[in-house]
Amino acid sequence: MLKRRPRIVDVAKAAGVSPATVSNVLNRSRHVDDATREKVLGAVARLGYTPDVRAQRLRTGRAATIAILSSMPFAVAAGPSRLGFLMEVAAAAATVALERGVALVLVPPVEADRAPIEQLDVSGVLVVEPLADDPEVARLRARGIPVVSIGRQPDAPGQPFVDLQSTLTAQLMLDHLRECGSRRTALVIGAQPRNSYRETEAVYETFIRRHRMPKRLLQLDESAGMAAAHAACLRLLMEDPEIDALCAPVDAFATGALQAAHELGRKVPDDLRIITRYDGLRARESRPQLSAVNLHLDAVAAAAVHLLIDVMAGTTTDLSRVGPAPTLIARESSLLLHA
Amino acid sequence: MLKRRPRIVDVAKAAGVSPATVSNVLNRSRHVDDATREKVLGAVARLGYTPDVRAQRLRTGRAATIAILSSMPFAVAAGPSRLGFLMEVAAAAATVALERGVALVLVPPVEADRAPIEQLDVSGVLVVEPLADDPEVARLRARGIPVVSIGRQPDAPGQPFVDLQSTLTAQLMLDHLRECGSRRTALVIGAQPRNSYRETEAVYETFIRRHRMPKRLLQLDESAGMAAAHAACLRLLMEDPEIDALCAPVDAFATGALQAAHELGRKVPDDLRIITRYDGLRARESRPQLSAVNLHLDAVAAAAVHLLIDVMAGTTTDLSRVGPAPTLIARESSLLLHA
DNA sequence: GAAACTCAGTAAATCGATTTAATACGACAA
DNA sequence: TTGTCGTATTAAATCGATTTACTGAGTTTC
Repeated sequence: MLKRRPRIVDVAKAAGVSPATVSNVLNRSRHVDDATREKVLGAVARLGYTPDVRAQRLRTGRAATIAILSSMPFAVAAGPSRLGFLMEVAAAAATVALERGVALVLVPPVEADRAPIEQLDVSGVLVVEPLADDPEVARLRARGIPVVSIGRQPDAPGQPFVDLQSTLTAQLMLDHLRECGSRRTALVIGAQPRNSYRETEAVYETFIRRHRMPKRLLQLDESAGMAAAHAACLRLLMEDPEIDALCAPVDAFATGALQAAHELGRKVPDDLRIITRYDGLRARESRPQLSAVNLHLDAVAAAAVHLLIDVMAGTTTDLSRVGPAPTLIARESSLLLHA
Repeated sequence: MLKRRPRIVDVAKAAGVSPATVSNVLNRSRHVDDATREKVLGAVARLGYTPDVRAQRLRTGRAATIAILSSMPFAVAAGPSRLGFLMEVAAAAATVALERGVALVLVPPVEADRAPIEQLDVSGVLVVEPLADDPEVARLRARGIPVVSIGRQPDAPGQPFVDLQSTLTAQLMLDHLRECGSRRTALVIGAQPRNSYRETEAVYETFIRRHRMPKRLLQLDESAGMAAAHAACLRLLMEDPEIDALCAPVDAFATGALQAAHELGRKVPDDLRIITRYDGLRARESRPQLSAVNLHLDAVAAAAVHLLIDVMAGTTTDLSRVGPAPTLIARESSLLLHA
């Protein structure tokens, strides 16, 4: 009853032509006489033929599959219920990818020494905020697999990326804190070589210079997550009680800071304003809710997928794209007190 | 400089053996003399050979790829607005899958007439809470592709699934409401033929019989979401003001109910207790926060992946698995008033 | 000492498509 | 008539692995 699915030769036989002709009809690669085309298409429909993807891939070398890779340590990327930045990007990317006839595979971070991506049959990879020296990315590039990063990779000129607009984002956060009354703003970022940290730090430098603030900068290990931020912020706030605002782009750091503030009896936002970047579960669930930035990740993800597919096809020369400008989401943690 | 990646024949040549032997060494498919094995492994390491996945797949017919299928766009399931069930499952599934050497691809629905999954090279599919008559699932099964559902598919006996334990979950929710003082509990579920609704309704029936409550059941169209629940609950609560608790497993329905309660001036939890099932962003973000159930989705997802891989390999006879029992998460929306 | 059996290894077939190189057939020009 | 060019089609090579069937060489059995 359930006979094996038809192969291209079966279609060819049924249509009275050669396999090559069938292939030509299906791929529009050569001109085929209208009459023959009809015969072929008829046979295809009749037999319910669909080409074997595996054979196509071996022959053409194309995979019609891209991967999204997370380089972040689990504690940060995966968060309380494992959702977040990465999954949000992945979700949007999956949809756009499929619309363009490409499947998206999810590659979560793994402990393994050997990159699992070697086992994967992908012809392009999306990476979220890669480190300057990300070995995974290096390996992929060495293998000739196109990589598009969401957020520029530091020290990797000429590599395609979608701009996360961290300079603008930093500006937005710092200016907002100042508008909310902050006169001494501290910055809490990660120590890893990520582009967003660099841009943010640069903006912070000019910000404090212009407003004649002392530099209060914490660079923490991402992988230590919330706990590290908690400890470091406790110390910082005790050392310098004049600090009246914290800009902590990493949401895990922001919640750590929030906890420190609570323990020191400093009211948020009255005594201390806090703002973070990614508007995820953490930002919304904390009490008070954290002000954040809408990065328009769906649009960013879409742009990244399009860029990657274009790069794979070699049909583009512009190697960077930009999504919509980030916008501020003001919440309780940084409310304007005297309106 | 950048020479093509080595093929199996290159390794064979370098090791002074035949391609078949190299294959045997790499796949442990036949016994190979220790000395030769060493030679081969040496050559493999020296050349940095990794087998071409595409060729392997064509030859073996296996894909080492599974898909998670969503009947709603991932962008809707995710997004900052409602990071959800599906993405949580996807994230956990991806991790487990990768540990077992299998890639997970995200497959959102598309408008196209041709199912995109046809284009995909997957050897198994995960589906979350499928409807009784899900056409996509039917098509996959017809093509002989193993499908494992998370939550049993109604009217599909003999099909592999991981139990979501909806009966237990319903029990948990209803009993909790009663313990919190409810004497007239209403149930709000979806109208679609989903197993969890059926089980929940059954539990509700015996629950009201035992406690001699009147039946207050709302069956709403899922796709109308929060708005539908809002409207329906307004009406229900006005018709019967004695109702003092709502069990609304679908989180969108629960927030709709919450809104209705607010508008009617009914204090939650004092006048009205509300509980929902999935502990996602919605439950945590609403004011007051919603009591919910921890479904242990990470464990459930892991079980599903393992089951699917086992079914694909034909190495299992038990077609259903169970994760850890669901546990209650009591929050403000159903606090015990008189402790 | 021949038949039967292992054991390690290899030549060649195979998976199912795409693509290159070749062919057959007209039309047209010289 | 012959040669050239163009068009529609096809035979055969190709992608890179796995697997089947076979070959010798060495052992065991009667």
